[in-house]
Amino acid sequence: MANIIKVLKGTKDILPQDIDMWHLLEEKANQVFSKYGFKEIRTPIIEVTELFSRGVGDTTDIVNKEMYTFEKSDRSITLRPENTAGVVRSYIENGMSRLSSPVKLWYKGPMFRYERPQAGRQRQFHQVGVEMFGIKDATADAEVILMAVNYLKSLGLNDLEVELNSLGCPKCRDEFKTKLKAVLKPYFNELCEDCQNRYEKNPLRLLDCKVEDCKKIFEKPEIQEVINSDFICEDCAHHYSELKLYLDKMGVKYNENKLLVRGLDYYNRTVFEIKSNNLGSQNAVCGGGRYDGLVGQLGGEPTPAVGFAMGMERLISLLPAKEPKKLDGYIVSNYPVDAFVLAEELRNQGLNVEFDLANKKFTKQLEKASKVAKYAFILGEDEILKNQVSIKNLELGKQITVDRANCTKMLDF
RNA sequence: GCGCCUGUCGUCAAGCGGUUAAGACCUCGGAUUGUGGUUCCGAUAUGCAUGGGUUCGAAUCCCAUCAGGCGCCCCA
Repeated sequence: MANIIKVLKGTKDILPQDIDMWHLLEEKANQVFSKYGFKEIRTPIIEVTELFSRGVGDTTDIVNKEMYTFEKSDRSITLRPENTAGVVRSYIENGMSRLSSPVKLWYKGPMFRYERPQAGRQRQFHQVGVEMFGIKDATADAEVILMAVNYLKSLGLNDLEVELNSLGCPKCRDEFKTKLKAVLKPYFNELCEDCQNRYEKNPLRLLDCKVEDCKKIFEKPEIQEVINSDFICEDCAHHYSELKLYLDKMGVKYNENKLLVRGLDYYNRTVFEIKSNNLGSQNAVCGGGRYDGLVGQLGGEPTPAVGFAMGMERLISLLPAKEPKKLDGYIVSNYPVDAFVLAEELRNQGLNVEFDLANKKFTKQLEKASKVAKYAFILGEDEILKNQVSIKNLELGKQITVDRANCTKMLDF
């Protein structure tokens, strides 16, 4: 055992016993998102590095220190750390702005971020997400949030908390940043190291610092006043109140959280997050918002857009484990040829069926059947002679013998 | 990148300086020669992540390395 090769740190096999959960998430995504007119898109896992440095933002941690980047024939290539940039790239490159708007897309797949793994965080992880292009109205934000909530509900996740905030547009946000920096300036030396960095790099992110001393500083009245002030401009405020109106009408409950800041640079106006208390410290299952500037920034016609992404591993960890599916039938017989033929007959009729490829003893076969299947199809000398098969319901212990021709019709006893 | 914790069979584990290194589950074989999931037997770690020490003696103590987990940062 000394030299076996192991999975890379922060990556995991999705094993057969867990695959049903993944199928469920994917099927529900398709079902729910389709109801709202979203279509699936699959973009490559590798992209040109510049897509992310330009799209996600140079100052973000994702781009700064978490990307898997390598050189190949004079190109810098990166494993996607998220999929919004890729979808936007595809939207522009394939001329989707000429389609009648909105363009509604959803995706699922692996993402890669070089971080220290911990609960709810891996280096390769999976996201389902959606992007909607072409609508600046708050209806789009509302539809996307409603859809996220409904997707979670379809999985049985009813009691998650939606947090909502508006970051304003670049103009009012800059004003806010300036104000915030001004009030914080006297306390600069008391802030933690990280906050001192954020002060320059991205003051908005100061707001979700978890260090107690910093929190205390933020509680000072003059700072609270700035944080709680409605800094956003009239248009942004209008957009935000429209959104809340729609959400109220649609019965989506949310908490306003002025401290909510998404880490990616491209967001403006609406940002939201959906959290669970049962996840450890990485408690967000969904994060999203509006990014009206991104399409333009990546070279397309300026196009408003909203979207979200959910962490599939995190979702699965919230869901109750599923019993693995049983086979419909297992054939118990010491006549391998007949067993083989019967198995294939049953498969052709749509059942999932196995038989004992090693022709073990009768009792062993039956024991196996009881573990893996709902019904045992018993095929002994008597049955073969009479062209019959005995079917045993392995949960109830009942058994009947029927003609082979119509044995699948008898499966509801 | 930084902090804390952990590393004994496929899995869950007992063991806390002297044991033939428990036990359970899973798997496999046998008892019951066509009726199981109950029962009964039996098989499965010369080895306790790896490498060094300390000791008469180490899975048990120390150091290093590696791996895993959790937390910070950040995020889904």
